[in-house]
Amino acid sequence: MGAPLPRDPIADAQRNWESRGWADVAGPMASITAIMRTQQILLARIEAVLKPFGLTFARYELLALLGFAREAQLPMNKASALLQVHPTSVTNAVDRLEAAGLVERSPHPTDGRTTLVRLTPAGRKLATTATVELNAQVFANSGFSPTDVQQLTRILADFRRNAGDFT
Amino acid sequence: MGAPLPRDPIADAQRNWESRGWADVAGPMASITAIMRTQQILLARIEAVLKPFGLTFARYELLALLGFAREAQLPMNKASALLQVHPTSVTNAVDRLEAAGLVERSPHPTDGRTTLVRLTPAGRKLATTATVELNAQVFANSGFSPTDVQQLTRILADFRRNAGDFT
DNA sequence: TATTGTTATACTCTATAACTATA
DNA sequence: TATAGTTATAGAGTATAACAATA
Repeated sequence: MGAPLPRDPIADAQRNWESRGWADVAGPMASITAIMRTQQILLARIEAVLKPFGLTFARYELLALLGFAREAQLPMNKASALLQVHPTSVTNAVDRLEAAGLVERSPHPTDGRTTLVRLTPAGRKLATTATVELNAQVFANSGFSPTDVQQLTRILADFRRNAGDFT
Repeated sequence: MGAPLPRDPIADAQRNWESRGWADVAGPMASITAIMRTQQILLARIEAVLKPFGLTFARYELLALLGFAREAQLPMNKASALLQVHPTSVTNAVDRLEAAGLVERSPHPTDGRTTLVRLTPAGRKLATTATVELNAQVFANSGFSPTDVQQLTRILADFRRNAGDFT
């Protein structure tokens, strides 16, 4: 989205915070801002890979989740909980994926309230193909060293646990 | 958005990747997925703080950027470059902030093509107030230890530099 | 010709509230 | 009463393309 800047804008922001008397929170501010920007870069890379398959990241995540579920199916609310997204987001994603022939809805055999989502054969195939591409084009050259990966995983797992994502 | 899960869904995904023969990229996949989720959690916290002020994160970032600029003003394309967002996003943000009386557009004195954006007194005041709130409610208890902050800052700066954000 | 900015358009994801059906 | 899911509605950010004005 343009040429590289001559200076790191986030490091500049950190210095600005310090000069305003907010030195005590300048470090966390910079870390958090950097996470926001990093997510933006990574999401753009991921969506570029998925676009030829007609998938967004949210829809890919649902396909991938189903690909690892028993019988390739899950109740809607389970998918919502595991993907940490709002139920309406799952409804929306399933609507699109179903229209594309990648998943199917079916009634739960014993609980009439719940709807099951299941991969179709086409959905299973696409999930694998898209994952192989993401592995090759994004994850294999992530921009993080093996040490970085270890540290990130530990730091972010602590954060997510502390935020109430899991116990 | 629900009770904590009994297990870390990202650690589970990593194990699934390993069991599928993708062990070589399972680590980076997990790190990247964790970044996406962490961003989501942090953005929700930030927007909750900003909502009473009628600000979104994107609009707050523009106000904060202007607050540190000389004369509290910048050309539109400078703001776009520094915030790393699309020009249309800046146009949109400035439209809303201008309607709220927080910024003003003015013509550039020597280059007739460029538009300057400048904080109004109300905008400057709100930028400070909102920052103080973010500092107190989000950054002061970020969920990252001082060591985490140092490591994150280093890892993510390397990543962003490598991604072409700055030199 | 290249750059700056706006407009129009379209497509995401997200969230709230209201509603139906079932447990 | 509580839960599961859908629908309607609204709002957010993002991107592309076309365009006007200026350098």
